[in-house]
Amino acid sequence: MAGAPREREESLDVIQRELTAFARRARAAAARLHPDLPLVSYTLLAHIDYRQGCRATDLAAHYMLDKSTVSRQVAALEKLGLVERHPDPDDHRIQVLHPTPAGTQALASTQACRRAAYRERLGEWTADDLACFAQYLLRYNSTDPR
Amino acid sequence: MAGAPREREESLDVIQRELTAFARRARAAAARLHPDLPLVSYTLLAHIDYRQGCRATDLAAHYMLDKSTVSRQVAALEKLGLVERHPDPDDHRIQVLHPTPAGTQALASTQACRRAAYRERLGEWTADDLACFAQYLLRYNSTDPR
DNA sequence: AATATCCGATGCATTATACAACTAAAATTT
DNA sequence: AAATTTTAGTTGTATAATGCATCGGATATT
Repeated sequence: MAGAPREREESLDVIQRELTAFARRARAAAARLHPDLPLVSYTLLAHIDYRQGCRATDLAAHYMLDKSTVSRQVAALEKLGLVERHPDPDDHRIQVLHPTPAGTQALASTQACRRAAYRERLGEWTADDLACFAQYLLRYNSTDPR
Repeated sequence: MAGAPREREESLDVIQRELTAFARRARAAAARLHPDLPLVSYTLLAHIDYRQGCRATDLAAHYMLDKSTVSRQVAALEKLGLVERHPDPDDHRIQVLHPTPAGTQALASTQACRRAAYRERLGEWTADDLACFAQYLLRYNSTDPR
C-alpha cells in the first residue's frame, strides 16, 4: 500500500475540483429552479424556516456572510412579505425572524420544484448511496473552518 | 422497509441543504485561501490548467456561465499575465487558452495552500472515505442537468 | 458611571453575472 | 459561388451580491 498517501492526495484534488464546480454552477442552477425568488433570498428564507425563528447574526455565521449583506437580504424578504421581524422582548437589539404564511407557502412550492429536480437527478441512486452521500456532506460541512 | 421512500426523501433534503450551505460559504472560503486572486478567476485558471488548452466556450459550458462573463474573466487573467490566448490556426474564431508560466506558478502556490487546508480539514478521514466521497461528487456532477 | 461589546442599518465601492447587440469567421444552404 | 445561418468572442448596460467602514441604539462589563 505504498501508494496510499498519493491516492489520498488524488481524492482530495477530486473533491476540491468537484465541489468547486458545483459551487460555481449553483447560481445558474438556482436561477432555473426559482427564477422569481432571488438566489440568496431563497437560501436565507429556507434557513429561517428550517430553524424556526433565528437572528440575522445566525444567518451571517452559518453562511459566512457579512452582517450587512444579511441585513439587506432580510430587508428584501420583508419587503416581499415573506419574512417577519419581531423584536426580542428580552434583548431589544435582537430581531427574531420568522417566515410569514406567504413565505412558508413560497418556500413550499419552490421546495417542491427542487425536490422534483433532485429526485429526477438522483433517481438512479440507491437509498444507501443517498444516505451515505448525505452523511459525507454533513461530515464535511461540520468540519468547516470558522 | 416501508419507510425507505421517506428515508430517500430525507437524504435528498440533507444533500440539498448541505450542498447549498457549502456553495454559499464557498466565496468566503475562497477569499481566505487566496485573497490576492479573484475567486472566479482562480477557478477558471485552474480549469484552463487542468485541461491544458481550452476555449472560453468550454469554460462557459463547464461552469454554466454566460460567455460574456467568461470573456471578461479571461481578459482579466490575461491582463494579470496569467493566461495567454493563441488563435487556433485551423479556425480563426477560436482562441486557445493556456496558463503562462506565471499562471502556472500562481496556481501552484495557491494550490499548495488549498491542499494544506483540505488536508487539515479532512485529515481524520480514511483514504477509503475520501475516495468514496470523491466518487459520489463525481457521480453527482456528472448527472448535471444541461 | 464609564467603557466596551453586540446587533443591526446605511453609505460606498467592487465583483460577478446576465442579456442584448455587435463583429468576425466558419459552415450550410441554395 | 452567393446568401444564409451558425459559432466564438467582445462590449454596452443593468442588476445582484458582497464586503468594509461607520454609525446608532442596547446590553454587558469594569
